[in-house]
Amino acid sequence: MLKPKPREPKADRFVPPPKVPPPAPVVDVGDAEMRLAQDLLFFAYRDFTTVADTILEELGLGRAHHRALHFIGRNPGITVSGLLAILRITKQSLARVLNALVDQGYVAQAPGFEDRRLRLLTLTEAGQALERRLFDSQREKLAQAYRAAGPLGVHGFRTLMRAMMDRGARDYIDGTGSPEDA
Amino acid sequence: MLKPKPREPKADRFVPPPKVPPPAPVVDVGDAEMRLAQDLLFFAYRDFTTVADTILEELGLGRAHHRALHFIGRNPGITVSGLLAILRITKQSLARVLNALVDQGYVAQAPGFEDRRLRLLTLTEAGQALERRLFDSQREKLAQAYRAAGPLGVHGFRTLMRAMMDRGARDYIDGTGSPEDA
DNA sequence: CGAAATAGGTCAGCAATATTGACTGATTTG
DNA sequence: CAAATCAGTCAATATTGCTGACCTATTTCG
Repeated sequence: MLKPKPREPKADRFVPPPKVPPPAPVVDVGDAEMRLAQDLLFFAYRDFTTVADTILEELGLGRAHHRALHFIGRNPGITVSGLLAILRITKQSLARVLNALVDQGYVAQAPGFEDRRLRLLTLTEAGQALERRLFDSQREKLAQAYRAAGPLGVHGFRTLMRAMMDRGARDYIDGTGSPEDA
Repeated sequence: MLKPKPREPKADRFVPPPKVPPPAPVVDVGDAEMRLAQDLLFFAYRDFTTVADTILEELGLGRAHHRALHFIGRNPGITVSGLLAILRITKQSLARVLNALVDQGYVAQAPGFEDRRLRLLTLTEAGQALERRLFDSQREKLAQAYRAAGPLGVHGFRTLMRAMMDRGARDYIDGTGSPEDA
């Protein structure tokens, strides 16, 4: 990143707005639609994730913890590498979150059966309860969105979202791939 | 947050997995479908946002800068408060990002016409070019997803996403509300 | 068997992005 | 003129991410 070199005095940083009006002249047909999709994705993600924040804050947890809980809940017995691949973060970032969840009794670890190097992660009953509570907070919003879209709409939603993901994640969603490749 | 009190030695933290099999016994019908939606949202957002990262890194910018560029580009003349309401971050967080963008010549500010307290934000030509470049990197992924879903699918996607957003954001999307209330 | 590869944990240090609270200045509004 | 509003800023802090290095336990392979 750039060093925080001291900026010039306020007045000097005032640049007049561009002469050309912002609506760009040469634009493809589908452009506006795609910009809209960006907006939709941003706002839906923003507002969907925020509803669980109250609960998380109560417990001194963050969204990173929620994500881990969610994916362990969805994949009982998932390995650390599997979780790393899904979350796309580093071992160290996950370690903090995972250690907190283990310490607080939400996540249990057990060595793998065949390969004893593996740590198979599962939710404890407390973990399941918490995940459930977090999910319930998002539930109504989701259910109502499903109703608004109808079965056909939901199908379209799924197709579009699937197509936006990387191949590995798509396979994971479909149940034909392992978390490690998501 | 909890203090990072030293954890017990490794062996003691190994808790046996819960007796009850993780697939919960009492679950509503639509539950699985809704869990899936969570996954879809996560992966689509993850993979859609990541494609622009290479360009951003080249320039020493982050995703926060991208978001600001996007929404200024979409709303030429937006005020600082408007941007704050959309991004749902604090003035200080935005200030860093915005100052960087102004310093580097991507964003221009001009005082409001009627109310001269306002700073109307627009993209400079360099800013428009950069935003365009970032958008283009996401374009193919998006176009292909639109094709995969078809017009009906896109419609369902939109309906569902809209329904997931807060009222203010929905109005903003529809063009019937101001950014300030998004 | 022994070497290499793999899964995982940990340490130290750092960077980006967010937070709160308090304060200032310019401008508009009542 | 006083109060409210929009914006900028400072100081301090938290969360979440990163890199690189190094360690242990275990499996795999020549």
